[in-house]
Amino acid sequence: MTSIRKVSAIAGVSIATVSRALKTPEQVSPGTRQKVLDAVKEAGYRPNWLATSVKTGKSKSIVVLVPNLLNAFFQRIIEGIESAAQECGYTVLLGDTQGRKTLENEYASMVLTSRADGLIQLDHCFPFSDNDAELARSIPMVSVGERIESQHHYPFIHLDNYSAGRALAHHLISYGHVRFGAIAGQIQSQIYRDRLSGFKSVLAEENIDFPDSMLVGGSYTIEEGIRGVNELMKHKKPPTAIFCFNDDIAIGAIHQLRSLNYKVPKDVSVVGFDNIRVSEFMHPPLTTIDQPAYEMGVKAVEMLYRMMHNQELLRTREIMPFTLLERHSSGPINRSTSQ
Amino acid sequence: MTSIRKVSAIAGVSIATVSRALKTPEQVSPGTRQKVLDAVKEAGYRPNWLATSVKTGKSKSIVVLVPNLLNAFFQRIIEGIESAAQECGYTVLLGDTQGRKTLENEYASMVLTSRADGLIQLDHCFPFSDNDAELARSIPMVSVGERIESQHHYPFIHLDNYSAGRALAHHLISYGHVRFGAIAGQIQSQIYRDRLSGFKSVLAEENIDFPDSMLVGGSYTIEEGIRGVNELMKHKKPPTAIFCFNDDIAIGAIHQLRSLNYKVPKDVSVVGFDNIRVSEFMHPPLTTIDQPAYEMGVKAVEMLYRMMHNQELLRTREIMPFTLLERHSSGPINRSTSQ
DNA sequence: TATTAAAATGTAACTTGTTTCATTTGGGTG
DNA sequence: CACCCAAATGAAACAAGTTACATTTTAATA
Repeated sequence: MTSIRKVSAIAGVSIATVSRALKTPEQVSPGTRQKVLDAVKEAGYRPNWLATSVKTGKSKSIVVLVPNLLNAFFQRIIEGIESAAQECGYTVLLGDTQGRKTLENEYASMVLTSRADGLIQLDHCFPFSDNDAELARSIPMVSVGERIESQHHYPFIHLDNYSAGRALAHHLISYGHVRFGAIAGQIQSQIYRDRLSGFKSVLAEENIDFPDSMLVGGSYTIEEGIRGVNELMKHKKPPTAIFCFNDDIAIGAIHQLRSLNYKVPKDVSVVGFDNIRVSEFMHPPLTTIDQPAYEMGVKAVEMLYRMMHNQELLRTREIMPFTLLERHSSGPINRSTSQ
Repeated sequence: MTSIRKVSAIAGVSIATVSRALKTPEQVSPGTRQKVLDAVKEAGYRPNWLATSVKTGKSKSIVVLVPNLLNAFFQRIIEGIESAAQECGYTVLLGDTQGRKTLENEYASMVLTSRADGLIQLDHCFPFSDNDAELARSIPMVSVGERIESQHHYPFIHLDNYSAGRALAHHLISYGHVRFGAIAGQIQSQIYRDRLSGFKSVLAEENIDFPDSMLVGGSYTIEEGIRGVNELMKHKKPPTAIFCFNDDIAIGAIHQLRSLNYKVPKDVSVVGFDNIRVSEFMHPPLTTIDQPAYEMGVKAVEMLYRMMHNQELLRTREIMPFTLLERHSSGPINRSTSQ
């Protein structure tokens, strides 16, 4: 690797002048500037990014913790993050944690070792190891989708999950459904509580019973959708409408309903959440909640930027709007088969 | 940020000893080691990763250029890369290029500025800008899926796309099909040429005509599948079997065939490529080629590792095996409707 | 107890750029 | 031509580690 000293030797100037010619060209006379530029080209010089960062103390990078890169919803958020980060001169380091605590700890600690200046968490847990917890106190961090559990002072951006749950319930009730099932994703998260309580609140208002046995699930995967349907449809009076906590679950659910010879939506209505890319192209196309994932990513970077530059945050919590997309996986109850 | 000097002050030893106590503890007496460890804890010290890297001249990172993070096939490769990289102590920097040249240049140049020690390219183009091309000559780089165009000295890992194309053709011919269509992804890539010529070679052997008008496409997207079907089914004698160059295209194709009131596979058989996650859960489940994407990622890291450590490569080209998964989007020709 | 090799530790140089402070150069004015 | 301020440049300190080399300490042997 050619260094700045080599360039300075070729150009016949000091290393300080080379540095200035590249970083603050207006501080250098046109003649020297040209000499330096020529020398740079001749030497094939590229400044060592590490050296610059170690001197300035800023890595100009942010690390993003993603529980699962396969999740199409997260991908949209990431796109938003990357585009916004680039806008303000930051590089994004993607940490695919695969839900593993050790991996998460490791990526998070990048922010403690000057490898990154800030952190965006897409999961709901506090990403630092117990060892690092103390140090991490004052780190710039924002979370998207979920609120950092037991560390409520970190700013976060999320959907109005409660209202979305209500919207889905209203949608299904308007089709005449009265027997509901739900397949949840990760339990013990704010998202879970909000979506569920929103959904339940409407049922309660309408005096519709929703026994605990009709709530199953545990992870945001296709497999969970399959398992969930198997469980729900075992009941003597199975649900005629199923609320899946994300589109992956819904895809699995619809697949399994078909395997069990139920027609969707004729026999069972299914609704999802997130509006991932394929939802629209499934058969039937999925009724779901569209989240402004991209915008959420952008917002996250904006907030993080302010934190990294010690600027005051306007607010520590950002609630984003959603849209209910009524497609064809939900429909009117089939009075003949729903006894 | 607390530095190593602070720790050395607390522990009452030199900074060299602190460094040794942490990096090569066997070189330090147990007593001092403990003193240092205590001081580290007291100071809340984490070594500055940038400083370490700048001194050792190694970032222990590799950058991966992904044309499109949304592509489920790439994701599998990335998983393999990340797992293998972690194994040998490297961090993965994901660069989502979104097919944009400037972004690609920027991420690629990380390897020229000591931000990364090596590069894995998932696209087929030479990722450096013209300016950097010279410097990039001897950079550790391997490509997965595609061969770096016009720079054939870089090692690469790919599928036997030619044979896979043949396998799909045989599969469809065995069902009695004789009128074929194909919806390609990115033209002008080795993958395109290999899959197509493999497919065509079988048709030629069987004296089946495959006019140019039956080959459409241009990108690996759902939308391309939709467009492609619209185009192909316009013909007086439309195909009864369509070879989609990846699963996304196939998803779009099936969706659009259904919109045009064709039954899959009764009226038209559709085959895909890649075996992404949802393929299995589509309706009908997709007949496709399974690529060992994860293993390809692992292999890529292995090769890159050798290059980064100046070890001889066993071979500069790695061909991976595939599996034809016969599911339900392909089936026997329907003699009554295929006139 | 003296000798000596091995182990432990410290000093200072080194990695590469940036930046402060001092010095030199340049051009305009009196 | 001397003077002065500003612009341009250089020397050296700095960021935060690692490491070669020198020095001190320890422990074992004679």
